[in-house]
Amino acid sequence: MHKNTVIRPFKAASHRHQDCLDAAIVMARRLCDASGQRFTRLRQRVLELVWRSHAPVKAYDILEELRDEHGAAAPPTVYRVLDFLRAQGLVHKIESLNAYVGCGDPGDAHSGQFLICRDCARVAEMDDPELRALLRKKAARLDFEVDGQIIEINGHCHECLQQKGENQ
Amino acid sequence: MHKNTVIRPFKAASHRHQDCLDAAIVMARRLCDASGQRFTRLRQRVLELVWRSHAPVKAYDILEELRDEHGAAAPPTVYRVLDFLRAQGLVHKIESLNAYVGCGDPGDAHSGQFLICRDCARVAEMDDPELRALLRKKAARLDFEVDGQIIEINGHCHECLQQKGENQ
DNA sequence: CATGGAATTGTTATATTATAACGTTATTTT
DNA sequence: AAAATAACGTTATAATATAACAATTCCATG
Repeated sequence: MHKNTVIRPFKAASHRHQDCLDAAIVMARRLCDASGQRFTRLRQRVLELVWRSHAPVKAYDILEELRDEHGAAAPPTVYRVLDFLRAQGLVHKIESLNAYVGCGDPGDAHSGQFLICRDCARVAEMDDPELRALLRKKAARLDFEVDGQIIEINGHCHECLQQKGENQ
Repeated sequence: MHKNTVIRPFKAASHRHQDCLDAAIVMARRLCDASGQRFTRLRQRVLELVWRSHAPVKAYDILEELRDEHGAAAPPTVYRVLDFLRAQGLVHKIESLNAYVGCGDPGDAHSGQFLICRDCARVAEMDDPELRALLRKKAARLDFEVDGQIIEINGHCHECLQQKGENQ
């Protein structure tokens, strides 16, 4: 029996993404209410844009969208909201891509472990206690006290591997 | 008995850094010779600048140095050389800092695991097979095939922790 | 040692990512 | 309703990185 450590799985290409989006918004509203933060229209809209797909989204892509629908929007508009969402644990930054993904399990603060498909760009998120423990242990050998981790794994997701198999 | 997985330890503040630098250059020259690459004066100079300390170095800091001593130098000068050095495994990029560190064990291609001290900014590098294996295993649960990892651990190094202790 | 091809470096311009600083508007509290 | 605070708008600029092409250097070979 092990705890499921998958926070955000790879979804089938055909899944009903609207459900992902709705869930993210509902959860975000609930969390903000609970912590006395304001989940404004702008913040909601940016979160929706981050959740537009399961691939990381760039700040300037969000900006462009906002401009189309909203007129007034400049880089600080986007970065401020992204900072807010990250502080609430609703969004993570993928450092190696300078891009942002929605968190699959906000509420519990964490900095997860990301699997990034080189083919379809989609991202899955884990938060694995064993991994964290092992890291901590290895770091301790160097007398290093861990207080944060950035783990971004590149590779190929199941769906893309299958497709490649078929194309032979 | 386990293999030592520490590729680049935290050195005492007082170590003879010239030795680190010399070793890095000798090793780099040897590797380039072996693989038929040219270890030009520019490349050597950039590598020396990356190894100026055990903290990550920014591309534009390197650029500034080059300009001081050399006149002609523009961003592509630096980025091209950094790309070359990274391709040879002589330098790693710390993605979360947009900065570069010398590799403690070039020769064996790898993308290590970095410990980054929040206080002194110094970086240690490990390349731990257990960690890699565990990551691979966890990723496999999601049918994900790993082919690269970025692991950057933030925290506090021994020396800085000690200093803080003393200041109480 | 001349020369042609390849690798390296120079040069100019520009793209991409992110923040500073300050003013305005909206929201909450009193 | 006034004051305090939080959110957002606006302008400017900083920081990081690449594209595209020209000039130079290096090296193998004739």
